[in-house]
Amino acid sequence: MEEIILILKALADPTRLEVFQCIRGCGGSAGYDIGTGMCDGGTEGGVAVCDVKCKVPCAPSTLTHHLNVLRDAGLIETQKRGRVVYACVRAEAIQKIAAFFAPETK
Amino acid sequence: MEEIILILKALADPTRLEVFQCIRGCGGSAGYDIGTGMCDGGTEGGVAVCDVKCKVPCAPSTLTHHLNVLRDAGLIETQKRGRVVYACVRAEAIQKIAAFFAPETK
DNA sequence: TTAACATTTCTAGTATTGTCGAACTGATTA
DNA sequence: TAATCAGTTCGACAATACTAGAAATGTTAA
Repeated sequence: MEEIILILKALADPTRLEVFQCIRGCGGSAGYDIGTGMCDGGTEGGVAVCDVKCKVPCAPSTLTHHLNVLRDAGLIETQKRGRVVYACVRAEAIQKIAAFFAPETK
Repeated sequence: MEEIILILKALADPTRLEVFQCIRGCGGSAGYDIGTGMCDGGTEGGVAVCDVKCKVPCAPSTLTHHLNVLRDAGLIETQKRGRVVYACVRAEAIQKIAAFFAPETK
């Protein structure tokens, strides 16, 4: 339950949800469109944080903060390659929160 | 998306989630047990707010506030009968948030 | 080696929010 | 009618959280 709260809190902020959707909606690092939620095909290994920053208007330090919250909630994983950090969604977290809301499960 | 944020915000508070689970977990007005999340069979028409108050330790004004937040998010409906207010979950809200997290839908 | 880039850490300010007490309204009971 | 019960409204306080600027770290390019 503690875990559910963490996930809900992490996603309950508009900016952070946008960041999450950006990471979730696009496996690659280019072509993601917030309006449609679509992207033109992703590369492997997650979304580059610098690309998220282009889509979500906020200070770098703010973005780092939001990514930390999402990571602490178990919603994303990050990986550094060179000077770029790539982020991707943790499927287990999605499954957990989906199960919480699924009418047949609960 | 605005609606999703409202729902997430409403449930992202421990006390409020407990209130929600209490209403959700028990269609009736008696026998709900927070520990197990079970109840001994519900009566029709939702859960009495006074019974929720017995299970969730907080001031009456606090409970009213939380119920308002849940109602504004579309998560519950309330109905006054006599001097007792009954609350029940809105299935549409659950479906909406469930769809948001369901891996096949999004 | 120097410069530019991506990201983080630290700090601080502002805004939001959870909580409650006191007073009040409406409904039931004695 | 008076008293009690279920909730609400209002106001205030403390805690949390979002945000960003400045400075620092590590990496790549010139």
